[in-house]
Amino acid sequence: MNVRDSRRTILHADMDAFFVSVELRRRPELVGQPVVVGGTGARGVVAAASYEARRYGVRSAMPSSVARRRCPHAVFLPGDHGLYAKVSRDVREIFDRYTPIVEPLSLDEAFLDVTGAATLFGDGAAIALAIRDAVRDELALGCSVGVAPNKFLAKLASVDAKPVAHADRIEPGPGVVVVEPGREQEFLDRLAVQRMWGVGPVTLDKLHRLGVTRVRDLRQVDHGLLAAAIGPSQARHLAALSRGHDDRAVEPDRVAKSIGHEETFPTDKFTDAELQRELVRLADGVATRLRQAELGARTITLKVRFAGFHTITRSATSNDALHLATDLVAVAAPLLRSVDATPGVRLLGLSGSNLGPPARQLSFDDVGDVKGANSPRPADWESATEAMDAIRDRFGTAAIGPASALEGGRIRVVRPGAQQWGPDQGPAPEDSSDDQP
DNA sequence: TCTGGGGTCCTTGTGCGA
DNA sequence: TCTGTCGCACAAGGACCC
Repeated sequence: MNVRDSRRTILHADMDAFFVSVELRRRPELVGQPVVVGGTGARGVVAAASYEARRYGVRSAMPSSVARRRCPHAVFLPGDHGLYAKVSRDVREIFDRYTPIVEPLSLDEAFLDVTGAATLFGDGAAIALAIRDAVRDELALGCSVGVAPNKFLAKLASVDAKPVAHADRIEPGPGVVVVEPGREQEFLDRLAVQRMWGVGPVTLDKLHRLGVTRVRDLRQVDHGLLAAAIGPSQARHLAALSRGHDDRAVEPDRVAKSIGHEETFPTDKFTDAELQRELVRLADGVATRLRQAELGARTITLKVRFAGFHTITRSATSNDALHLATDLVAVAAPLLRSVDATPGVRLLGLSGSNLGPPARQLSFDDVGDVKGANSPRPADWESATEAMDAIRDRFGTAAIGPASALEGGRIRVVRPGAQQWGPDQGPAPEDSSDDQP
């Protein structure tokens, strides 16, 4: 333990089966039943499962088709990202009562640094209990909290605080687990090494080859051997964590380093024309978000996943920070043309990184190979885009979009989270109807 | 069983200028 | 003039997280 760690009190608050619990608030008749939230199509995945569904081996990130086989009597719900985001803000409002130093990790979990809150609200355990009670009483949701001297240990503790689904019963969790300063090693040593943040299937396999199965083994393994197996950087990182050392601060104002969209198609696409049309849609969505964040992206990365799941990325860097869909397409279209789509493409993604203040639009010459001779000049695109943003502000995302995103008389636009857990079963009517006037 | 979407971070290889 | 090398930026891929 280092001195800095022992002086801090960090909470990791993690909502229990968050998406399912939010759904149960409006569908109370489903309480106590196996409920699964996630993608409903053939290529969907599970976003969250109730503890009753977990008894049958249903887990998040599992293909929905597998979940249906394991628990055919479960109620499958499509998921409502907008609602979860709203409830997440309500949860955040409760966190903010106890400390201004809150770092959200996702919609359903956050780190809180409550080191300076002790005189007002009591020690870490007292604040954890107060938060848990407030979330339950005010929002009718379950929340588990880990309390420790650093982020790594707090996160591990919150897992121990959660309920556990066994095949024959659901074991309630303690709700709050505290790792007292000075007892970090005792807490860590008993844990399986895959519980550590940063140890996934690949790293786990490498560690197993070294005979490392528990955190205690990791602490004792020869550092040279560890570095040879998993690389010097990761070896240093894991060795420090295995001793309970983690100096990372809770960062309330983390800024995004990239903004992107990707979409798995209900069926594979084989033609350049189809893919170019999808690219325009994605670029429209990414550019809209960049403008909302008042950012531009210098590096544009195209991601292509083929039918066999092999995935490639292709990127290009511009001198300017781009924020117009036409400019993103101008950079990405040549990248896409260099890809052979004949094996079939199941996913297309586009993201912008190297973010900074938005710069001028590309010059006419910059994008000359993409736009036709009769294309509008860049200044016209800028004003057309401003008009489009204004229309969307007033009438909704799907009120207007690129002409090439028209399909069957409806505009198909990209909306963050709208297809978070895989493509829908069939055509999605809400794409064009739910937020148009 | 057949694998989403949003990200971050790291490693490796390469090209280029000093 | 040629060659080696160092640092840097960039490109691509991989692993991981929720």
